Amino acid sequence: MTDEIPRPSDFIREIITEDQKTGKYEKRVHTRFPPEPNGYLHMGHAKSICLNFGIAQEFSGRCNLRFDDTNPEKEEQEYVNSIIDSVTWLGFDFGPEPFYASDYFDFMHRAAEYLISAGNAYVDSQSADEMRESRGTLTAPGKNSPFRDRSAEENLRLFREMREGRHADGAMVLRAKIDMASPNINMRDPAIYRIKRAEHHRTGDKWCIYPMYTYAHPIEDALENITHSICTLEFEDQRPFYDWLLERLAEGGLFRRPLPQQIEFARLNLSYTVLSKRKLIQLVNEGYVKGWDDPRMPTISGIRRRGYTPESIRNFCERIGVAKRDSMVDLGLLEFCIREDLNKRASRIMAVLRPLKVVLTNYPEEQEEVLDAINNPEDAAAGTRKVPFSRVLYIEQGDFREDPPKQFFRLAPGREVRLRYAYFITCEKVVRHEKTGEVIELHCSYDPATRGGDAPDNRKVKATLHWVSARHAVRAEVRLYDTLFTKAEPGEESGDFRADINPGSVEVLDSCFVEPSIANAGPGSRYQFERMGYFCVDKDSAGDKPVFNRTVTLKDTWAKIEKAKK
RNA sequence: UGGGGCGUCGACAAACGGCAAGUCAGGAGUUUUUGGAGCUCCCAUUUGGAGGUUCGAAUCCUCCCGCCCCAGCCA
Repeated sequence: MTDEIPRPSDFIREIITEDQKTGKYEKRVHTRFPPEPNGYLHMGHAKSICLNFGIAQEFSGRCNLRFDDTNPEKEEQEYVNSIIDSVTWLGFDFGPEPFYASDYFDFMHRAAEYLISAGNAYVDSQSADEMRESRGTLTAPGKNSPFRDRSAEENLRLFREMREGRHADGAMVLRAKIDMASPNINMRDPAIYRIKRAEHHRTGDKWCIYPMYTYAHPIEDALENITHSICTLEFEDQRPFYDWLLERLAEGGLFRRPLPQQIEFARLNLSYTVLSKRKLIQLVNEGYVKGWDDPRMPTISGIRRRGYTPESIRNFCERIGVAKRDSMVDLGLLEFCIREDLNKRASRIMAVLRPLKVVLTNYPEEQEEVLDAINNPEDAAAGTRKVPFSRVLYIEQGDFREDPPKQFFRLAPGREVRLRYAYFITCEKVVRHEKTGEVIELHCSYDPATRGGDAPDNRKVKATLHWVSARHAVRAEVRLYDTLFTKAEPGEESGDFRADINPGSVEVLDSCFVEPSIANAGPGSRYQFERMGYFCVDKDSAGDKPVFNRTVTLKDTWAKIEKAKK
């Protein structure tokens, strides 16, 4: 072992390491995660949370959770609560209280007045349409507003009137006075305050003017002494304004240098899903899912209900890296992360999802046995448990084939297989439904000498099946989830992501049977159903009927072989 | 066609002028009382393209091509 300092793992940590070296911020590192409370957090936010809080931890700094609540029309307390819940669940500590942009409204207002007095902002009485027209286009410069040269006194008076509610919504806005001919459209006198008579979830009706994100965000950062303000790529063009504003305010003595710096990285895209609040809210409102925490949603609350662990998500965020290149991460990587985690931690259990009745014809009618089963072969400390066995069992329908294809190793007429932790059984007879001809029951014989699953004569079988004793099993509902979309990039072809919604994204199985040992497991408990996948207890569980969500399947080589044959 | 970014394996992503890491996916084998897990091996003679500089280029220069973002009183 050497105590060599590892190379920073991404360009942002590289910048910070450099700043530490030069003492730019006196070795201080302070980041922030600034969601707008207008929706639930999703995996894209998880990436940002892990980045911001992760950096703070690594550099012995701090990270603020800050609600960017500058647009009361879209924001709600419910979202604030869910965001706090998600950040906490992910395992990050934001201190005793979160921060709110709305707590800075007074300061922002004063700063705006300062800007006006310094000749750096003016009240524009043009309509929104007029402003759009005079802004110019991507290739043509904009034109100055006829109101651009109002005196500071008049601007101050008008701005006060705006605040006092003497003007209608939209009648005028406060604009930064920069350069209407700038090649960067964001520098063409951006609006920084608008009139909006809306009840704010925290400030109520105190204000009828609200700051724009562009203006508010740099101030929030500076007020909180943020050193590195990390955001996504689409804000890159905004950086000149971020710096312009803070410089002007520093000149006026409202802030001290060094000022925070904005750094942009590429947002997360995940295949077979959508990560945009607009689309997610649409899925909820239009009823494509059953709420923000529907286990098919890529929201943190959804994925949590699905059975993912915070550790697996943090690990995922570490593996995907941070860069500036637009990318599409393979859903398979997320699945790998949760399998990897649950493989080490989840107790194994036997559960039959699609039951096929098996009668052991040579097993005494009234006999019962209790067999020992290993809870987790990856973790000896997890111990063992008792599993009841009897004459009538259920096995998985998919584990029997009357006419087994080439590589099918499981049960078939005349074939012997092992029942996990129990006995070798041989299929003697197939019972069919008299009308449909469907296989409804199997008559098998068991070999008493193979108790526990080993044959004294060293006889081998090619398959081991999971099973459940009919008499002892607990009936359960199991919800099998698949991707919400059928295309890796929903909407890529049609332009409407809803066109690619997967009609089979959930399958509810209501006559499943699970081992009695987990009948009373509490919501959130995670298990591996042997050979089937990882499952967790859903909050919909009722006392007499547990409900399980399938978190993810196990890797399934046989399924792959079958799929390849088609 | 203004401005700002970005192009390295199927997907992520290192490499900071010295001879293309790692991970997921995929493939082969081994092992196995989960067709799980584990273990072993394979998987970019080449970095969007073309020139140039250099003993040496993914890294520097020039030109070209492609993709993303910006014309909200959203964030």
